[in-house]
Amino acid sequence: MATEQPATPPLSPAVFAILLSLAEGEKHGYAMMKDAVKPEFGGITLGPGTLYGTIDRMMRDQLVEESGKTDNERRRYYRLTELGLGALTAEMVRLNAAVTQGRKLGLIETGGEV
Amino acid sequence: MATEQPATPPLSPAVFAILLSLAEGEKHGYAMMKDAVKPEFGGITLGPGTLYGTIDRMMRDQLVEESGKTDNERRRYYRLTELGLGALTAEMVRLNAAVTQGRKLGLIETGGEV
DNA sequence: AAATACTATGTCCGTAACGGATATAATGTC
DNA sequence: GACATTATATCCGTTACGGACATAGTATTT
Repeated sequence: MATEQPATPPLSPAVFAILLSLAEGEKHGYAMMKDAVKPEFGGITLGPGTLYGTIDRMMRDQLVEESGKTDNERRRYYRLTELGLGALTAEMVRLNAAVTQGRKLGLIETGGEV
Repeated sequence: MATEQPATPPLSPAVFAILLSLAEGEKHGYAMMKDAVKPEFGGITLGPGTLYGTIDRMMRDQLVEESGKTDNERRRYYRLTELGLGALTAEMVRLNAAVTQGRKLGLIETGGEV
């Protein structure tokens, strides 16, 4: 038994990038947009349509929630929910298995990480 | 020239699973379907609609090609193209960066891979 | 102080992917 | 001979994606 399939379908790149960005702490949309292009967050371009549309869906799915922080009038801060953190963790485990397989097949360097 | 940035946007889970499955060698659709549910290939469910629709798109995009192997009348074998291998490798590098970040944030175990 | 760039969020909407349902047929099994 | 499995294929509704556009406040530049 153990490792039961978490019934969580794979996350889209946009959802994944946002979750990973928020794993560092609460952020506002624009900050996530800036994060997303960095390689460590997936290196993807998050246009406003994708960003805010995805945030709405993630709010609906309870992956993120507004933190209520009122740093700046124009910023809306978001944070991970427990569900969101769980989804991110599950996805990380999933991706790690695939990356390990990639390493095994010689697609990427062995032993340069950690 | 050599490894130019392939401007390849992130791959969908289905495309990724198929490429990774084919990285082991030529396979037919049904075999990929079986592979995909295994954790090392991403652990996703590939229904026939997704599978064959995705293969068509990948053929169109020159990520895979038919190998012509006539093992069994009913099977159609596919293999990676150079473009497909490149896309898979780029995606692996991309995902590895994200997984490394996940490790850094304590989302997954440190040092259990390789 | 006017102009410009950047920050920050938001909506619109066409294109494309996803994926379950269904169909077909051959082979293997009981 | 009936049923499950292998293997491929198409249909089609739902959803996500993502560029373009809109709005407005702030910061910078000249």
